[in-house]
Amino acid sequence: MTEKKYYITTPIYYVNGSPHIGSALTTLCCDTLSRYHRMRGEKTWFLTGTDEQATKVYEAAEKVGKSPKEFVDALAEEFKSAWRNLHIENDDFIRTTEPRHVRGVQEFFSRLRDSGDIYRGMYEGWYCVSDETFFRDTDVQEDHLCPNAECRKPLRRVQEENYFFRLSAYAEPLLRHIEENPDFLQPDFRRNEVISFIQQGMRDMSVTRANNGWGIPVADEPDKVIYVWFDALINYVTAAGWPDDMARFQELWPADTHLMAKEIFVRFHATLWPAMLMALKLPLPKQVYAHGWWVGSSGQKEGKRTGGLPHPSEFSAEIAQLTGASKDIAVDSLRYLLLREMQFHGDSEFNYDNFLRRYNTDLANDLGNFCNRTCNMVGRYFDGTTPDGTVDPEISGLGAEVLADYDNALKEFRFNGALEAVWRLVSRMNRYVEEKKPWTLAKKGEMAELASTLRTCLEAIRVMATFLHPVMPFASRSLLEQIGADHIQTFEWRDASNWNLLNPGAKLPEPQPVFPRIQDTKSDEPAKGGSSVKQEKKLSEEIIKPVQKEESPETTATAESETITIEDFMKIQLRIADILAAEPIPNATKLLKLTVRIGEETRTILAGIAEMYQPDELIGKQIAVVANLKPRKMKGIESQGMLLAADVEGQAILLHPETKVPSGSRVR
RNA sequence: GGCGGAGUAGCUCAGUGGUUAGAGCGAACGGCUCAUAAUCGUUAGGUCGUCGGUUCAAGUCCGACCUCCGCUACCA
Repeated sequence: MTEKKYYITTPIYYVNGSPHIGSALTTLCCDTLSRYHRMRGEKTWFLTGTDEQATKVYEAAEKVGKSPKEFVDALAEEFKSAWRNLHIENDDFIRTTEPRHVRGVQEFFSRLRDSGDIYRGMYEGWYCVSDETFFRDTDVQEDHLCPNAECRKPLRRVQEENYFFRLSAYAEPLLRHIEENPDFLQPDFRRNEVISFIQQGMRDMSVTRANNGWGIPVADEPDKVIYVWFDALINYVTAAGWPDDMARFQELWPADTHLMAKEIFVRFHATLWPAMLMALKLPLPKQVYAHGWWVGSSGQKEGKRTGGLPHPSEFSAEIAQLTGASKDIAVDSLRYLLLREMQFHGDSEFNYDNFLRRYNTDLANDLGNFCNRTCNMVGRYFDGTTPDGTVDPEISGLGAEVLADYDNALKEFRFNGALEAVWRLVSRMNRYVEEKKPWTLAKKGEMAELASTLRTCLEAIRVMATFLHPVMPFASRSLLEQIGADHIQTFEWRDASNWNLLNPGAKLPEPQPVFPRIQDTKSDEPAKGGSSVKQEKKLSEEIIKPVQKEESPETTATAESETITIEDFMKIQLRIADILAAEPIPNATKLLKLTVRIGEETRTILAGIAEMYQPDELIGKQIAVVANLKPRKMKGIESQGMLLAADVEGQAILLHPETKVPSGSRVR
């Protein structure tokens, strides 16, 4: 029992299609950490799974004409195979439809109901089916659409008796725990967000819903199902054996790391979940860690979070195609690129070209080519057998520094920092070869020096492979094969500080590039070798769809060179209007509500100019408006026209007549 | 509205109050030949968001402002 164990989890993923790059990132980070800890001799347990009890599942299954069970079975399989394809090696995969979970959730619920932490109450208000969330009257506008900006679906008015979890009672204990355990919530700035969230007051939470045929029923009240988030979080303990296999549970719990993306940190993993555990008097997880998102290239601010990002399987397939590398090498390369390019704690911009460039520079040119040139020289000067000799102490010394930096970086989940450290060794080794000039040593017949030099290079490749194994489990094996180190069966962290592991005389295979280069795409030979060039261009445009170009005034003018007739233009009734009143619109940052007079007529016009103009300064001004535009409702108010303004980098500049003119004057 | 973060080279980012502000990539030039148009070297390129203050000394500390971002609220 004194054996150190490391229990790490991803969130369970909502089954709505194959995994996108975000869930792949979380899972990849966990996999890398899990492999790293295992290499260090710890007993690791890496859990992931699927969240299958949401009401939405029922509706989605209906839509495709499947039973919910068939539907989730298929999707769970899709997740499992996607993870296999990403070289993810999880120890357990929990589905919330499994008996071990369902039973555990019901037990969890019953115990809290017995203890009074879950109590009966009447709920009346608005409910969003899609988000499975209740909203207070004050949260809802008169349009009765979901306040969640990314949802905006119609709400249902519901009145039902529900159970509530006494979340409010745990605000103080939670704050105390957070304060006493600074490492509990990470990173720091997100912990602070949690603290202010709790301090603003946490309300008790409705944790049941009416049973509509899907979800985990309350044990003795089958007309109610348990709220999907309440159910989902419990997977971390049911997968560990709670409540039936307490021996196993004692061994695994508390989890060492819950890792997840930032959007489910504050409200769920950093508050609700610990409160639930406190209520049940179970130990809290040691660490809850949130990472940022991959976001599309700039210009894409709202809406689509993952819309423009490639699916991991597509991207690795493209790498394989561009390089000619095997699928396994391509997948490992993607793993490297994702972890190297990511700023773990914040958001990172996903830039396709940067990814490809880094593949070439880091993997093909620096690491791959170093391995290849070393093996070629061993082939040429030592007939392809591992030479004996003394490893240069300067190089092994650098290896020790890299090891320390790597360990420190991973402690803080800075994957990019760990990899950067490894590449210090990689570039040192390329320089080392240049300094030692093995080809000159060979000509001069200085074979002892030559042997030591190449042995140093070979050991360095082995150490690099060890460092890289958590990130590139397959490619690290390929590196070992290249240097004829097949006798090393398993990767162990202690081998990273041992610089004398290769067997002299061991035979190397014929050298093969481990990371084939992406052919130069910049050479402008459109006819020749065009396939890869075209291929890459196509990828940039198709995989990263939202290439939202900022349209400058000139490009707009020239791009829209299509002409219209005078009749077309005359269809638009442009008129001069007097602004009678202007006021801001609640809950809107850009919109102003203008009351204008066009001749004898008074109208309401909404305009997105609040960031540029104060209401006061507009009153009395004359503006040009489109008078015969179809009315449109925004924020529950009908806008009866559109004003004209110059668009300067997204900012509206109003047009005014040069001198005062009669209201309603035609503009042409 | 409140709290927090960020703004440094063409790009991505480092930078404990202390010489001429750094790295990688990209660019230009040169060397080498073991290697995957590879690699090694050199060079160019920055009024460190703006203004003011503290200090012998400010990218770094303080204040104000601008821009972007995150969390959160209020809002019939």
